[in-house]
Amino acid sequence: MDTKDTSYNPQKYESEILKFWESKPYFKPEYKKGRKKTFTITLPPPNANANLHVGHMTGYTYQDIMGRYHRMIGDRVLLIPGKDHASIQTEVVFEKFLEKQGIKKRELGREEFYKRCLEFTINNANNAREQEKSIGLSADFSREKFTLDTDLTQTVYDTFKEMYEDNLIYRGKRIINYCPRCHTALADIDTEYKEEISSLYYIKYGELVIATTRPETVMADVAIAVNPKDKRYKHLIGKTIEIESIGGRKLLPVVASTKVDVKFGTGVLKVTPGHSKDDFEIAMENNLPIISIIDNNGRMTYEKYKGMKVKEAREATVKDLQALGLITKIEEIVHNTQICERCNSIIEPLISYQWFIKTQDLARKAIEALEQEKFSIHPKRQEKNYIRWLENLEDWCISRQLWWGQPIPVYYCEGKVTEINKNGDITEKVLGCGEITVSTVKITKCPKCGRKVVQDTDILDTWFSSSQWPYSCMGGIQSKDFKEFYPTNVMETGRDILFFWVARMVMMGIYKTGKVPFHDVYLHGLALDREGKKQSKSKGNGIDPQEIISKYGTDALRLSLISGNAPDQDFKLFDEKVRGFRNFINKVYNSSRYIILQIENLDEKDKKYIRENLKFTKESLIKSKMNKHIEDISKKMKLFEFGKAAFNIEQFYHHYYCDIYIEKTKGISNLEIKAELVFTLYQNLKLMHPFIPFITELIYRKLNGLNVLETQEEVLMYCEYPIIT
RNA sequence: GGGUUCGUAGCUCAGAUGGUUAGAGCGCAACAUUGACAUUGUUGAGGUCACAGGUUCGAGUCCUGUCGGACCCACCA
Repeated sequence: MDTKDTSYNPQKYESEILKFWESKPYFKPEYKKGRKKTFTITLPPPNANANLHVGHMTGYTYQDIMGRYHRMIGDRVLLIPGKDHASIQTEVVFEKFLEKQGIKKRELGREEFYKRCLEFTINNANNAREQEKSIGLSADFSREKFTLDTDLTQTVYDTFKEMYEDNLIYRGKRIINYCPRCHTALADIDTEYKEEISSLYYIKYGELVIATTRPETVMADVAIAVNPKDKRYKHLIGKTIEIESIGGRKLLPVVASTKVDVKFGTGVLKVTPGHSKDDFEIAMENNLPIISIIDNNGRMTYEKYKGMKVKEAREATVKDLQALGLITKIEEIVHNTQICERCNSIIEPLISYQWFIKTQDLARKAIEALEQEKFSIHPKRQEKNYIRWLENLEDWCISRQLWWGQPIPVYYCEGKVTEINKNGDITEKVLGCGEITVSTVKITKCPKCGRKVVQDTDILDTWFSSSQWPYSCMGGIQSKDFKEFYPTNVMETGRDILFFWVARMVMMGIYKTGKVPFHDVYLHGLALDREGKKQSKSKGNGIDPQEIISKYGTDALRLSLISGNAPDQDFKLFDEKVRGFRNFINKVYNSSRYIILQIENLDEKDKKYIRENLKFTKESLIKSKMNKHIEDISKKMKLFEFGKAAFNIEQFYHHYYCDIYIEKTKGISNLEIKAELVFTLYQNLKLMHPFIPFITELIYRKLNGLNVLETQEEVLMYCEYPIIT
């Protein structure tokens, strides 16, 4: 720090301070010997497919605030960073990246695609790491993990095998959400709904009329369903009706189901279990057959429409139905179409063989854990959402027909084949002796008959790996770190991934370790733009954190992301706001500079006096206010009220410490008051350090260099947190 | 359909457990400042606390309803 500079220039100091922090293992829990209590956060690993955005920086700032605070109160702090391969997300991003160069994924082939995608992610991971460091994140980068690291995959495979042996993982033929563009099955949570105007066709079914938006699936109907309370059709329940349609005459049973909405269309539903989720369930309840007429490419398999895309087939069938005189009305309706969360393609519900996790028991335990207060969620109101989601959870489909990720550790004796015959029946046969082997290490021969085996071509849902992050990132449950640092203290993450991630980590953590992986969950809100809109790449309203850092400095950005914000509450981020905080940082610099100028030229004797008299004066103008402030901030730190703490810190420092206290001391010029100025500045620096580490570190080092502090610590984050005196 | 959340000065937001003239920052106006800081200080203008009822001696704060914005979950044949 150069006291000749009349204003603070973050550019001048930040990178040097970062280097200084990295010059010694300050961020490692081993740095301080003799500390007992651990404080651990396994940091949410960002997807290694793009630069970090403001959302990541928000999380890192909260995590770093906690980390620095806990070092100051004497804990052994470990923040474990990582990078996520993010299976489907990265695969889609990388596919687009390739397409820009005119390369198609399928032409490249699986192996080459994987190889290039790995390079791509490693590259992105390196960038992301530098960005994490730039925000001042005090994580132990020597422990950084990538979710495709060998030992991490090993943990994931061990869990898979264990769950398979416990009958919690099974291979099942079920209806799943299929994305015809990504060519993969998706879990419910991987899909979204989009409002769309579509045609509702009224079609004669014998004596009845049904309404459907999907006339192309009439050939796959196996029944007619009505609501049991609907008087209009009650008499038909249990009977069979004869219809004439595409494909000729057909007999369809009429079944009752409460899923049928009396008010929709005619109140009569065609049951197509091969291509509709609800219908599939109706079919299960009523023991109906299942017919499939659309394949994995979203193309028809039914005789005369074979090879057509769904949309074309819709037009063709409507024409044919009209020719038969069966369409009585066409209506425009607004309805929500299920789309792929990643590529926005329309989801096709299809029957196929996939791997599932039985979630009922896991979910129940995850609910109990919260009810028994084994952990808590901040803010508390999110606990209700967590419970409701788990209560309604269906089995979790964990297989994906993708290339980028962890292959499923399952081997089929001499391979397997899936067939759809002309009746639309899907069958799957394992060849050879029929043995299916789950193995955590690669095998080539069937353990039962010695024939060669073929590994499942699917990969695991990325969240199956992510949900195990709290222990997998430590090197698994046998590792030294696991024994020392698990369960962790806090899981700090965006409010939007409570279900995707947090709930699943609780389930998997309890299953694998018998413990909830963390004590507290802190959910931060999303950064919105000035108009209150969510930032997104497609809208182009994203704010680049690196730009803010170079314009206003990291401390100003950190305060902008935290100050005044409540958990789970979205907040607006815009230029003037950051500028205001930049001004505050400058205020911190200049007020400190003022105090330093008072003492800089003192002789050794006077400096010694200050060093030995770091306390309030007898008639202190600030003692009670300062003590009250320390108490207030300490309390808020413990209660996870970081936004309020940051706000109060700024208010107090600026409008009391500077505007009132320092001004009042200007008339006094004895050594006693100089000692108090240094003392109270030091206290304030410590309170502020978790939030604005750079400027506080800079001033701390200057004071320390002047030999007016009694500390031996090289860095502020190991100085003892202020207490009331 | 179920749920959550927000609506306080032009803008961004504070306003535990209901209690005197409703606060801060930015912006605006005026003034000041050669002695830490114009990335500053002081002062000022600016608010029917969305609306309507209710509980209370007393409501921005609690209850009910209405309007408006955001979000989540479920359904959408």
